[in-house]
Amino acid sequence: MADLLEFSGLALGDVLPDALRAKLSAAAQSVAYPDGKLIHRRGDAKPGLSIVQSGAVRFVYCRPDGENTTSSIVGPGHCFGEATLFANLPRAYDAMAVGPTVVEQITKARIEDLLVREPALTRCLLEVTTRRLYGALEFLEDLRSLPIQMRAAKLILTMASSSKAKDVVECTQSDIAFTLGVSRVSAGAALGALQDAGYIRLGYGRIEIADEAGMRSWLDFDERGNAAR
Amino acid sequence: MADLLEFSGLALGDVLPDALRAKLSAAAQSVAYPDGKLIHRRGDAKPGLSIVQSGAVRFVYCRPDGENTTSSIVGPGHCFGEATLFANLPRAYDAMAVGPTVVEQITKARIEDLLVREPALTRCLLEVTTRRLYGALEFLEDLRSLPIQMRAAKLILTMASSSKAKDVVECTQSDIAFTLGVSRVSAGAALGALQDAGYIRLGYGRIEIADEAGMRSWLDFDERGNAAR
DNA sequence: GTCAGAATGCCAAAAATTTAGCATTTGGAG
DNA sequence: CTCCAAATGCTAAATTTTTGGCATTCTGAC
Repeated sequence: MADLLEFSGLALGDVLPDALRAKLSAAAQSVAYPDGKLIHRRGDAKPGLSIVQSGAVRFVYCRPDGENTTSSIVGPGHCFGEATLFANLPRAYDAMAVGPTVVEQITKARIEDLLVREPALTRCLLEVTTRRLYGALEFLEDLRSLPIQMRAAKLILTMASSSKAKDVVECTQSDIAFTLGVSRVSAGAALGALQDAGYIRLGYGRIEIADEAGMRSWLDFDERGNAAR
Repeated sequence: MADLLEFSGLALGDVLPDALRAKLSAAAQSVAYPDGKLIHRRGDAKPGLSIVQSGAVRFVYCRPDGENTTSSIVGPGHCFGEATLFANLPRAYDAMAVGPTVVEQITKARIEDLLVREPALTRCLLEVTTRRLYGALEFLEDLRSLPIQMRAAKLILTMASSSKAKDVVECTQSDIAFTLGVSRVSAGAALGALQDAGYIRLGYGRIEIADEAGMRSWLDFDERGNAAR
């Protein structure tokens, strides 16, 4: 449930002009995947750009210890696979459908052709990628310098902003724990503290944001170094 | 000394055709900075693209606890400031010169003009940014799932590959500690273990790689889950 | 060559985190 | 409605990590 790639909030579909979007769709082949179906596997070399049309795609990372952990989930409008095109890298994650999902697949040949004929498309991809990069860098910075509780708060706010219901996050405490890089016990403790402070309400597989403004100002305040612990 | 932005290894200067490189230079204004001179401050909004011509640029992050820590250092050929252009973000870090440094500065107006006239430039920027993004994501994954010792090993290899002398890394253990997000004591212990294993030799402000092949195979072996602890 | 600042090495107590369980609650499947 | 798997809440011991300090070593400047 961790939105590593969605940190930016902005999807390719959001920055793409309608005309371009249409041309991309024309060059694409829509593929439907049932819930849980594997879209590609880590290490696959086949290049291409994919855009989520409906449903969602989960990126899974196989940890050394054998556990499968969700690294990211992206929804409609988001693209993936740029690294296979622009960095010549193999797929970094296993990708699988979350719920019935339709993905527009564009072959390398077609996308390269489009990129030449439509310079604006390259620009759109650059904007999305730049946002993702800076979102990831900021997350990295947080991961290394903020206490767990604050990281948890930031993560919840980020996840909430990129979900439908803006004040509810659908995820388990285990997901939070992994995204934060800590154990479930630690994550639970941090979330409990946030709940005690009145910022959130914990449910079963869900977290409600009870006082977004309060949580944000607490984060701002403490990040400036006051009462930093 | 942590090469967050240099993880890719590839600089803009490396992917840019000579002709384009020349046009960029023509549009740029070279600015010389003495050692330690501030180039821009976190939060600055003035947009523009910068390319390091000689010397190096250090990006500094002010931690909540007041400490200044180096987030990244980039050398000749590397660009920065894309986020101000393509994501409308303010500067994320303080930037300062490391040694006598010359930076080519290109205003937003000029770069936008160039981007329109030279579509290949956008593509080059996209390639560099994509590599950086996937480098950052991989680092993020490592940060959350690998034990300190392995993270340290990976970091040293990465840093070595993007420095002149391929088997020596010039950095303090404190730098390693921050990049890894741990205390100096923990970093020191991890480095000591790597040294005991014969993979590296610790010096004063420098780390020599004594057995790169051995370290790499140890990493590969353990990352596959064998003897993962 | 000397000196001062920086970096490293080391130590022990304190604090934080993980591990490994187990009991309880929840929500969905059948 | 019942049952089951999953998620949560909790605990205590074990481990890791940090903190704060201090001594030593190294390097570059003078």
